[in-house]
Amino acid sequence: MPSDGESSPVNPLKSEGSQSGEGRTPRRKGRSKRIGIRQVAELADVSVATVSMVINQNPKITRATRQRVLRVMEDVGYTPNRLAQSLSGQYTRMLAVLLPTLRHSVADPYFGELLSGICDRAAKRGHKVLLEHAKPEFIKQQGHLELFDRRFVDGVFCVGFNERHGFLRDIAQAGRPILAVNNVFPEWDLNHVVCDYAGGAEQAVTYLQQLGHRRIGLIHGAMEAHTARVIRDTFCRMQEPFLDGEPCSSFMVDGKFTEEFGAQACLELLERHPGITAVFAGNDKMALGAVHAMTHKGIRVPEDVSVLGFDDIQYSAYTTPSLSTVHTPLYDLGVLAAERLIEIIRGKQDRVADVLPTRLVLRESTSIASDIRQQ
Amino acid sequence: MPSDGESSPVNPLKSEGSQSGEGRTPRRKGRSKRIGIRQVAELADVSVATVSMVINQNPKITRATRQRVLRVMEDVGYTPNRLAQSLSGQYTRMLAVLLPTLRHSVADPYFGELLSGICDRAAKRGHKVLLEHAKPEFIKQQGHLELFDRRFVDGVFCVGFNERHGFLRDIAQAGRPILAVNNVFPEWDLNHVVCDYAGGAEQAVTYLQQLGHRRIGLIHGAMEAHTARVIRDTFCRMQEPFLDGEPCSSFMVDGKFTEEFGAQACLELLERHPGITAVFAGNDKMALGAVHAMTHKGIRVPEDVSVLGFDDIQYSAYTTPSLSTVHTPLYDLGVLAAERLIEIIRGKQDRVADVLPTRLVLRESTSIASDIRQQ
DNA sequence: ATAGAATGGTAAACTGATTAACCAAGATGT
DNA sequence: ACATCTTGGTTAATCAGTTTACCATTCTAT
Repeated sequence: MPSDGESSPVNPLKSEGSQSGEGRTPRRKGRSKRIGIRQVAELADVSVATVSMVINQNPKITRATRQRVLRVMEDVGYTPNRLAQSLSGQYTRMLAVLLPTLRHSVADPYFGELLSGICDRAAKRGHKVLLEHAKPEFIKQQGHLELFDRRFVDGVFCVGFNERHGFLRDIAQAGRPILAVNNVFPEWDLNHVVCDYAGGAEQAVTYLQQLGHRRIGLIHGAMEAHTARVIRDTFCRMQEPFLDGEPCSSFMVDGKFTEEFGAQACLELLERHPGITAVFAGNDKMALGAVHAMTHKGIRVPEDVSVLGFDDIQYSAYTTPSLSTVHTPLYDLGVLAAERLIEIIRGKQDRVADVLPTRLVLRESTSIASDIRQQ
Repeated sequence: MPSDGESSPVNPLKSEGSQSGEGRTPRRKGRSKRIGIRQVAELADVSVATVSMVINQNPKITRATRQRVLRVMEDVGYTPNRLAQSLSGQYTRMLAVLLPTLRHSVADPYFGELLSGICDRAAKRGHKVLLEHAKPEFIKQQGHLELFDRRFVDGVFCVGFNERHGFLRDIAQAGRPILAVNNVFPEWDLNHVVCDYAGGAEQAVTYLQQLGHRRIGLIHGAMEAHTARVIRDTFCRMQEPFLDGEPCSSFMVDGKFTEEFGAQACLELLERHPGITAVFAGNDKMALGAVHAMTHKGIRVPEDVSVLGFDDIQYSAYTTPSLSTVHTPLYDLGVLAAERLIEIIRGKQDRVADVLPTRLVLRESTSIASDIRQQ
């Protein structure tokens, strides 16, 4: 941004113009100024350094002195100002969760579970969690680096991004603590924690094959996502033996992770291969879209076509039919992510790459292959 | 908490014990210390006060000087440290969203939509958003007040609470900016923004009545929630004329806002009143639970019984059958909430009580009453 | 008995901004 | 021509903590 410098509202709150008269006296309700560390020091008859050391549990201070100071702190209801603490200290004890710009990303139960886990554990470790949407403007204004430069946070989680989001590399290259959650970036080797998508996909396809399904369609998520690629590769590897040389790719359609495109993808698959007896989807939303589409076409699930999802979001148990799916322990993944990011920040880890196991959850949307069922 | 003072880890990060030797030299990667306002001042040949005034767009500074300072700031890539800004300034420009302790509250699409709206608008106004779960320990340790006392935030949104959560009053009584979102607290008159539940319920019941339904069941949410009470009251008022003196209450069952209890409640209703031709639920999750339960019992929706939900969560369009429901503009409500809370903080508002209109969304789960249909 | 090391604490220099009080120089009023 | 405003900026105090030297004691060890 060369040009004139007339813009650049670094501190937008102040751009309010003059406030119209009306004798503003923003004094606190307590008569004297807020109670600070110096007041405590004075009351306890020690120096502020001592109080500070008590706050930080520095072993240098005697039990007796510590008690006396704690007593005063409790009496006057003192609580250290975290802005001052962070300003001089090394850490802010804040973490940010970076989410992609999808209009309603937070509304997605997928993110929700993750977020719950992250928040709970972060709180337990004394950290606060900031939510940030990585909109284009945000990135353009270097918002992601500002998060660190202006000392908002000590580290960030990134959830739901892919290799096209180059700005993540900026953070890593700046040497800032960053942890990808449920995403892998082989090219930049970012720290990450993920669910075992390969294992889940393997279990899923094995299960369908055991039910007698041979012609299985895959509705995969957007190919930019590493997890989507893993599911696709696993699917292909396992189905190849059953396809008599037909290209595996013709059994796969992109569902872009949404109900809507999942529905479309499903219809596309059925048109290409009317003999398909099972559909495996890369997430539950696409699976539900597929069920919806087929039901509307008069195709019964699972009697005519079985459907198997991935993720096990909350709703999957309450749809009609309820959805068989691969459970990804997203809450636990969030917990683990928080734990690991904090370790990275404290310098106790420098390469994180953990994998959490997934498991099959069988419900009503899958059954024995329709073409081999004796009726 | 009288007792001994041996606990009280006010700053848990430090409780790490000594760090094992290994010459720690935590200098930044740039050779000199991080660039601050003084460096900028020196380079621009002005005082720090001037730089500060440029940052804050104080009109006192000449265009020429401003430009010169901005130039330097850009050249050296200066960005003000927000901890220092907040420490001396009056605001932190942070807001917290307080959520109830429900294990997966964030995972609920209801909260998700709201959160999206809040975050987007807050970011646009230069505020960051903190997420906080109001667990029992959190409250017990006065975490909600600490949020202000330790200067974490300027104000809080509270989402999904009810009058049993007395701690909300603490915040209000401490004179701290607080805004209830989609909840009303008549007794404590907290600031709030809500969707028009009464209006929505009225439209819903009117619609069902117009379809010929007379015996309608209500699955309402937990009675602690004001919105649930509003729906119930509206429902009763409108149904009374059609009940021939039967008590309205026998047509209502608590579904506790979840799929599971919604399903149970629905079965309970059908048992009490086999003649019911429509079920109205206080939220979509309960409605979906009801659909699920009935489908399992072989009761067709909407051919035998119509189902109408409330909220219009994303999934409702993709269930089988898709759900007719009352749309609550949760995203917009979030946006409005952010706008209002910031106004409260700046002192431009002191009583907020806004209502956003709701509207009926007709899909597949409702049809003309089965007992009057000519077939 | 006494040098040397622990022990327990303090004073003062940071952290990086905001802001109230003040001041010099040029514009204005009489 | 002289006192009085404005303008545009500066100086220094302040926000509320942390941390590094440094200083008295008291405790060991010789």
